[in-house]
Amino acid sequence: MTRFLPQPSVGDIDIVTVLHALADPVRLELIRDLSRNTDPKTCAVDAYDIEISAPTLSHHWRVLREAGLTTTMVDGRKRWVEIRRDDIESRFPGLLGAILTQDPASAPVEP
Amino acid sequence: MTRFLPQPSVGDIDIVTVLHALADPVRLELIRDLSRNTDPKTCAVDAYDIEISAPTLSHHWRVLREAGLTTTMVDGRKRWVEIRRDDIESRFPGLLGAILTQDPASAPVEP
DNA sequence: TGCATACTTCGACGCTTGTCAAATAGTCTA
DNA sequence: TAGACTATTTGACAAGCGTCGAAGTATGCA
Repeated sequence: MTRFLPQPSVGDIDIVTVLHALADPVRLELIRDLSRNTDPKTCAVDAYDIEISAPTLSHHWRVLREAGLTTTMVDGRKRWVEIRRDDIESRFPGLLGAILTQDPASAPVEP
Repeated sequence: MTRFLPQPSVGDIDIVTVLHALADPVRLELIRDLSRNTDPKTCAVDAYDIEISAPTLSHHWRVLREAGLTTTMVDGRKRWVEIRRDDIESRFPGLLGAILTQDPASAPVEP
C-alpha cells in the first residue's frame, strides 16, 4: 500500500520556513527539477545530476517536505516526491512562479 | 551630500542570496515595513517595533543591501533605507508581491 | 529464512549565522 | 574645537546548518 510521510497542512505552511527551505542551491535545484514535470519523481540519489551523498539528499527531501513544499509517497522500498503546487499557490500566490521562471541559464546579463 | 552605500547591480542579484536574506523573521519584517510606504525609512533602531540591538539591526540592513533588496543612502549622520522595488521586479517578476501580500495577520485558517 | 534493495537516522565535523557589548568612525552643533 | 549624536565595525559566543560515513529500518524476493 502507498502511504504518505507526515507534512504540514496548507494553513500551517510558514513563509519564513518556506524561504529558508528554498534558500539552498541544492534544494532550489530539486524544486526546479520537480516543477519541470507534473509526475512524481524518485527520491533516489542516482536520479539527480547532483554530486551529494544519499544521506544528504535524504536530509534535503525532509527539509522540503517539512516546509510544506513537497509530498512524499512511500511505495514498498521506493519513495516518490511531488511538488505541492496547488497548496503553495493557494497559500502564497505567485511565489513558485516567481522563483521558477528565473532559470539560472537564462539570467539577463548587465550591459 | 547624499551618497550611496555599495550594492549589487541588477544583473548580479542572485536568487539564492535573496531567498536567504528574506528567510529571517527580522529581515522579512523589515522588508514588509519598507514596502508599506514608498518613501525611504531611517535605519535607526528606535524607528522599528523590533526588540534587537542597534548592531544587530545594522547587520540585517547590510545583509538586505548586499543581497540587492535595499538601497541605503547616507545623509550626514542619518541613513535611509529604501526597497529596490523596480530592480527586484525586473529580476524576479512577482517575487516581492508573492511574499508581501502574505501578511501574517491575514493568513487563512484551516477549517 | 536469508539476503539484496532503498532510503533514513545517528553521530560527528567544520562552517555560517544571529546576537550583543565594546570600540570606532563620521557628522553636526555649540 | 570639543562634545554629542548616529550608525557601523570588531570580537566573541552559542546555536544551527550542510555534509559525510556508518549503522539502522523496512520492504521485496528467492
